[in-house]
Amino acid sequence: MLSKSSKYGIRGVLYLALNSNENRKFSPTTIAKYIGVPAPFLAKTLQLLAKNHLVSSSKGRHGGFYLSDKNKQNSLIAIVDCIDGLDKFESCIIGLPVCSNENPCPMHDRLAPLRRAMVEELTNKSIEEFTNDLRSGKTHIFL
Amino acid sequence: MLSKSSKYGIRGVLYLALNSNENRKFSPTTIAKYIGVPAPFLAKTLQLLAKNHLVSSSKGRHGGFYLSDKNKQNSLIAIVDCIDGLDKFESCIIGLPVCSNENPCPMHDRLAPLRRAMVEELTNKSIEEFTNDLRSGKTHIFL
DNA sequence: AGATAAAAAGATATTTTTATCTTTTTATAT
DNA sequence: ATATAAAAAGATAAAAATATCTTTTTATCT
Repeated sequence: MLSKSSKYGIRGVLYLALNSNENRKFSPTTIAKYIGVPAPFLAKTLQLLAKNHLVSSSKGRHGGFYLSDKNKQNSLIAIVDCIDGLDKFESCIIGLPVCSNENPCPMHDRLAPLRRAMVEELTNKSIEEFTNDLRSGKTHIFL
Repeated sequence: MLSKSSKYGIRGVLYLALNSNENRKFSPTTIAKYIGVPAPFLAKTLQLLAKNHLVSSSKGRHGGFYLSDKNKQNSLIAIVDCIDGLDKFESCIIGLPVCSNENPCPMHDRLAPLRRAMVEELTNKSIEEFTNDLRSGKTHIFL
């Protein structure tokens, strides 16, 4: 449904949302250890997110990845969009080049609204907001 | 969201549901031409579906693929399950090994119901029923 | 200034998915 | 019986996703 890259990315971002700030940064190796994903692959993904200003990073000694307050206001859909793109949620479920409300495939009317709803759920809540449930122990991101 | 194999498979099955019966069979090449997918890849997929009794086939002269009346009573979820499996609809959206109503990831409560609904939409309607809308021109599966 | 520790960038390897091609088996028409 | 036309099975190839390793750049501490 999501690529591994997106899954790892989201988990990494949520980890940073919980634990990092401008003066508490983390290396991919450390993050990877906590969330249980391959470190160099996570590093690549974080680099991509950093290039697109969805996570922050600084080089050199005492550098690392972190989420600025501004980063924390983004939605998770921005992460998915950056890594996978949103095509899988928006293009025809059976791959027809033409599939719309006017000219639907057999599943369009039933599935398109559900996929739109999924995107909305990932859009309408900021990363910050997701951390509230994590802090209160209502949800988790660990193994 | 679905693999190409599943997309091609569903399109092929719907083509057969519309056009085939025990004495009107089709070669993968013919089907592929109509629905615009790579023929040898579609052939592999139809073979897999045939092995699992989701489509019918007969070898030899005047052989080919077709849908028996019984095949037409199946749901599309059976096709997806056979080709991709249902893991992508059932396992944690961010890949956590533990993610359930009791111990949910941050997105679980919002996304799991939508994914369940998607599976239901593909479960509650037979292939046959999907062809009605196709015949009446309400929906389409062509390019 | 030099040493160090970190991200960034680049190169390589592996696995999975997608795609194609070839050979074998099988049913049927002649 | 033989030729033929089809699926089935197997082998191979190409592309994409996943994973790892190496080198370069950069900031900061001493």
